Amino acid sequence: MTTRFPQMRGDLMQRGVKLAHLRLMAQLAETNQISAAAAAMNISQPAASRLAAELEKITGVELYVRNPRGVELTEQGRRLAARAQSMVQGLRDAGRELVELGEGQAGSVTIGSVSGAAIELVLPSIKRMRVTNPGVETTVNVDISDVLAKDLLANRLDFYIGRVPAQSDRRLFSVSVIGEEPMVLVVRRDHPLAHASHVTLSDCVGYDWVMQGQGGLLRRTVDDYLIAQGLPLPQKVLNTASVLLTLATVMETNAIAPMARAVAEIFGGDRGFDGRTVALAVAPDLAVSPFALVRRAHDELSPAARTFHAYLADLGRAYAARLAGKSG
DNA sequence: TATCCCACGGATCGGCGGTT
DNA sequence: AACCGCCGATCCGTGGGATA
Repeated sequence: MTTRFPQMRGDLMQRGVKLAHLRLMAQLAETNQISAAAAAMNISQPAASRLAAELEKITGVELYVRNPRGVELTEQGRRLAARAQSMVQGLRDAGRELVELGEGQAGSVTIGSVSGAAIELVLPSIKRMRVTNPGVETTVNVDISDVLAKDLLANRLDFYIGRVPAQSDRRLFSVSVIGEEPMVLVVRRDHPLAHASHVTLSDCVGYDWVMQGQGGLLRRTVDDYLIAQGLPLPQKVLNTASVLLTLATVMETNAIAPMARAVAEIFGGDRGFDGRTVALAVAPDLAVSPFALVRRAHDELSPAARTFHAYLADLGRAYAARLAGKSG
């Protein structure tokens, strides 16, 4: 094989290679015929012939040899054609991806959630998304509402389930209220109060507590509840926002932790965990103020995020109805 | 508005293989 | 050997878009 163009050139884009050149190479690899490649590309045979000649001039490489019955790609031609086929396929894939993105079948959704709602609502919604939108990558950040609100306004979240912090400008948020988040007081399975015949809230106050620090919504709710019951506030409190540390402390010590009922049920064995903690039958009406689906007021959700949001709204309505049934 | 560039199609030519 | 058909290459004219 002889090389008509002795010098190899590097950056083909800079040398002026166009999509049409690559399409032609991809077709030539299939047909080994310029006229057939041209027909497949919906251009005339002379145009295709010119493209082929241009590409050889640009690359400085012999890409094909002429036969009486068509053309045969050289080793370099086959190599370039393989790349071209991959690029053409990539463009086809990109087109399909754009359609899927438009229909919410691809892309990613990042949402925030407070821990209770994450288990009650987000988990079932993720299961549903996996069935209806398997191409969508879902990320869930579990945190307290103050952090979630900041992340939402910084565009790090599509939306979140939680509350709008008191100090925030509410006009920045669009809020769909779901319902209250019932709370329970949790202790380890072998805690002295776990097996006592009659436990009251005042029995709990003397123990260590583990819960959110001062200023957190859950902490304020618990403090207000105890004050309303005419009880003193716990003297020894471990402050943490970590559910994991809270549970570890509860399981290893006699500490008492207020936590979302949904979280407590998981570790209490209601859903097949191992029942290493139990909820005390005190403070049955302890609940944090209603949580909601919160999004930026003036932004459109992406199609995938819209689907996820709709699923959560559905489950939120069912959740609110269940709560109303239990209290009524 | 004039000019340039680009893509395209039609016409034509030359090379080659198959058929008669 | 002559003819025919297929194929790629080239020339030329045309039309559309961008730009000065």
